[in-house]
Amino acid sequence: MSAIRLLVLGAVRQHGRAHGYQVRNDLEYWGAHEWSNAKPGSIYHALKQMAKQDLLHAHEIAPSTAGGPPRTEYEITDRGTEEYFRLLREALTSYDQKMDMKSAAIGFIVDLPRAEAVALLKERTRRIEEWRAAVTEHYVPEDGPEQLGHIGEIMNLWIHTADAEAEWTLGLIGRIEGGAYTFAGEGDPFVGVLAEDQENPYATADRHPEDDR
Amino acid sequence: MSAIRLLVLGAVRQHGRAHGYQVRNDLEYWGAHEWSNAKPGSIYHALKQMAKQDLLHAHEIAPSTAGGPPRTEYEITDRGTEEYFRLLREALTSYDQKMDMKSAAIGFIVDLPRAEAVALLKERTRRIEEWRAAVTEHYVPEDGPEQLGHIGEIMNLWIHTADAEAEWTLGLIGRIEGGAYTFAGEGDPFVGVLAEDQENPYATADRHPEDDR
DNA sequence: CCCTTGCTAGTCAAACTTGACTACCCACGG
DNA sequence: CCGTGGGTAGTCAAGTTTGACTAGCAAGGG
Repeated sequence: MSAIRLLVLGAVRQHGRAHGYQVRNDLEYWGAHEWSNAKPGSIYHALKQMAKQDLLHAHEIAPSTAGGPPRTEYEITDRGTEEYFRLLREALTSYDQKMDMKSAAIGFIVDLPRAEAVALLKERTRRIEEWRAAVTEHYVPEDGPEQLGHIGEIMNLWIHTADAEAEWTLGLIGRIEGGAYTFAGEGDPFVGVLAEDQENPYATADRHPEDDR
Repeated sequence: MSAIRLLVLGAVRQHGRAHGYQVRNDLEYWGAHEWSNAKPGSIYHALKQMAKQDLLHAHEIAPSTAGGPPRTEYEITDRGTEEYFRLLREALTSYDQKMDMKSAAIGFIVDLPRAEAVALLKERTRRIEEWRAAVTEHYVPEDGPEQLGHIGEIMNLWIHTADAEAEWTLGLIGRIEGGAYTFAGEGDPFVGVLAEDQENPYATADRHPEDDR
């Protein structure tokens, strides 16, 4: 699965109540259109789908400024909140190598209590180690790794990537245990969405780092 | 885009002529169902789509053993070969952080001449550096990185990942320049597909490393 | 001889993603 | 006062992905 549901649930949740364009705007503010599949179509689709699944509640809004397309405001339900935390915990613990999930998970990590965040990240390192062991054990033929030829470079890449990520995760655990950032229940949360009247500094940036992907 | 087209084109190309099930079997042999979206539906869809786009040529085969579903054999066209190398070169040079593309690209890298492979990988490191510079420059607010709060950890992850990959790429360049592996035009190519009568050692493996993704 | 199991080969509906497009409104220059 | 550029809010068709399902045949056990 992609990160779109997590991102949309997280955005709606932070607003309390939001219509599609607001969510879309938040995700753009977060730069999510650069590192995830957060395009208009996907966002509106996810909203409708999750409303159908009772994760969001849709309020039909009569267009106050007569005319314009029919707007719908969404509110997260209890089941939606449950699903949100389920997705967030899964994204934090599972080693799936997808940047969009990782980035979204870190963005929302402060919605969890500090102790749980640390525990989940430790579980993550455990899974990375497990995966690493499985690769080395499972994909090396009996006659030694030379038999793989250049295919061995793929495992090499996987191991290298896994090690780099384990290292980064340990660093993050250290910083969180050292008291960095503000987690759930620790006072004023980090402001992650745009206020009504606030302009989006990233909305029309002429150059973004991932343009050459 | 996903790696499915590259994988399917590469598989058909190595066979000369293949029907869907053969391609599917190769990809399973390569473990591609583990690290990419190489599921039956995707494979057959890609074959049909690329046949429609004249990248593959479809031969309708009258079912020799009367009955059974209608089989179609595919052969790569000139345009398909062009597209194959275009996709391969792009996968090797562009920094897009997707494991499936990277793994597929390395699997097929020996289809290129050695010198070109090295050149493409060097271009890749250049792009990684460029991306790294763009991230550090673009996403750090004027008041210093502390303003980002935990969001700064996302950039931290990106930078860490980019550095790890640059390092791995440099290592690979070194090994290739040092004479490792057998590239296009250097004699017997590495055998990457299953022969007709060969059994697939990975087909029914009871445990695979990515099962807990 | 029949029946289950497994392999070969592939289809299908439902969900998701993409990129382009629509429609309305407002501000502002000429 | 007119049109045009930009912001707001969202739709749509086409393409892609997923996971479950179908259907024929062969081997082998009871």
